[in-house]
Amino acid sequence: MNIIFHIDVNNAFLSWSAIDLLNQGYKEDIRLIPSVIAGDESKRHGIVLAKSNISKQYGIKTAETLHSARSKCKDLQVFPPNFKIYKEMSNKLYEYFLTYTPDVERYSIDECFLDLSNTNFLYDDILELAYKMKEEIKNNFGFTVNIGIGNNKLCAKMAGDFSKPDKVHTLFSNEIKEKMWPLPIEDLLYIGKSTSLKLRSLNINTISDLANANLNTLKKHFKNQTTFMIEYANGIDDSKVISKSGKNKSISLSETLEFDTNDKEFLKHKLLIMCEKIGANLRKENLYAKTIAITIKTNYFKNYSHQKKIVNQTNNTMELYKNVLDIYEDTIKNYLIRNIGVRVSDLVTYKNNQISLFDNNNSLEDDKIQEVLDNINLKYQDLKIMPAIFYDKNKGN
DNA sequence: TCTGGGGTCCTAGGACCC
DNA sequence: TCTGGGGTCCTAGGACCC
Repeated sequence: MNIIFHIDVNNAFLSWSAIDLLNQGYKEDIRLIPSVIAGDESKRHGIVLAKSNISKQYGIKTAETLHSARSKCKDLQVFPPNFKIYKEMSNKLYEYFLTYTPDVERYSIDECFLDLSNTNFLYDDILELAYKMKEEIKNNFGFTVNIGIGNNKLCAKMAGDFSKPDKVHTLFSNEIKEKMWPLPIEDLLYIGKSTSLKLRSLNINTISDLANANLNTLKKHFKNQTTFMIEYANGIDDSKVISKSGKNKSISLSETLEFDTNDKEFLKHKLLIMCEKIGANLRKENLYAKTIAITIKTNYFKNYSHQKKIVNQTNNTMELYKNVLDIYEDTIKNYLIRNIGVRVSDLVTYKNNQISLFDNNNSLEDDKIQEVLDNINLKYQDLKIMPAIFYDKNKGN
């Protein structure tokens, strides 16, 4: 029988910022007041990324606008995110998990799955272990977690969400009917807004309704997804805890601009900077991209993207940028751009050095220059040195 | 001062080949 | 002179997760 733990940090960004602020001598614990972590409204990044439990009581939700959050609680205190600290905290927690089992999967910055199947614990021991870990994390790191325990990843994750914060819950196979079936359909993992609307229109309102629904009837609406949906509703999931160190399948960067624009030079400059950052990331991981895409969101909040295969996979900034320029016009058209980004995918670990007969190809030389620049930037942090073309005379960066 | 950013996976439809 | 059909690759868009 498999034993899987799902462990996630309660109000992660807010808890972590609270600890960081206390360490810096800030006198208040922002977990104990109506507070949120959110981006800068003046840059149109004003979205709630995390909230304290008191903010939650005011009805404030993650991903809502600061404007809306303030309207629910006028004493709301807002703090900026600090992703450097978050990554450090996340890494510490991950290292701690590894002291219990090598089978740890990082599901997100604040969530991991642990496979404890091979540890030969009895039921009581498993619960005891979960409580022990929960207390150790609280005492050693200063923040609380929820631990969900199940016989597979789905059940562990569902259990972790039952009630928060600072809780241990189980959802073993024999508890599914009692603990999971009564829940509204939206609570099931992978049933989002769009799917739940369709399900409710078919009079499927609880997880139990879905678990007992007729496969063939639902297939007309959900095609190949149907089997998965019904299996999940029955607590069936045989995906493995994958403890890979995690090579990404894609890497992307995007930015919501301070104003909507179709200024070509401005947008191209943004794309160039993104190619450099993504390129540096690829080079650090020893990866090469075979596909590159531009993604945009227009002033009407419509998303579009265009992609292209790169003839010779690359992680060279100017090569990436050259390919981006090839799809620039087709993507941007005459839209007013609110958000723009670059995504690379089809990542491989080897370089294809096929040099075209007709190309005046100096990419090998480029790569050497690139490596020198990367090493300097690594030493002095973040894009200190870059080709002159990166310099935006209007903005001085 | 209304609506972020980074991912994964799936599907429909077109191009192309035999 | 009616316009098959299977397979593969590729792209755009959407749904979902945190």
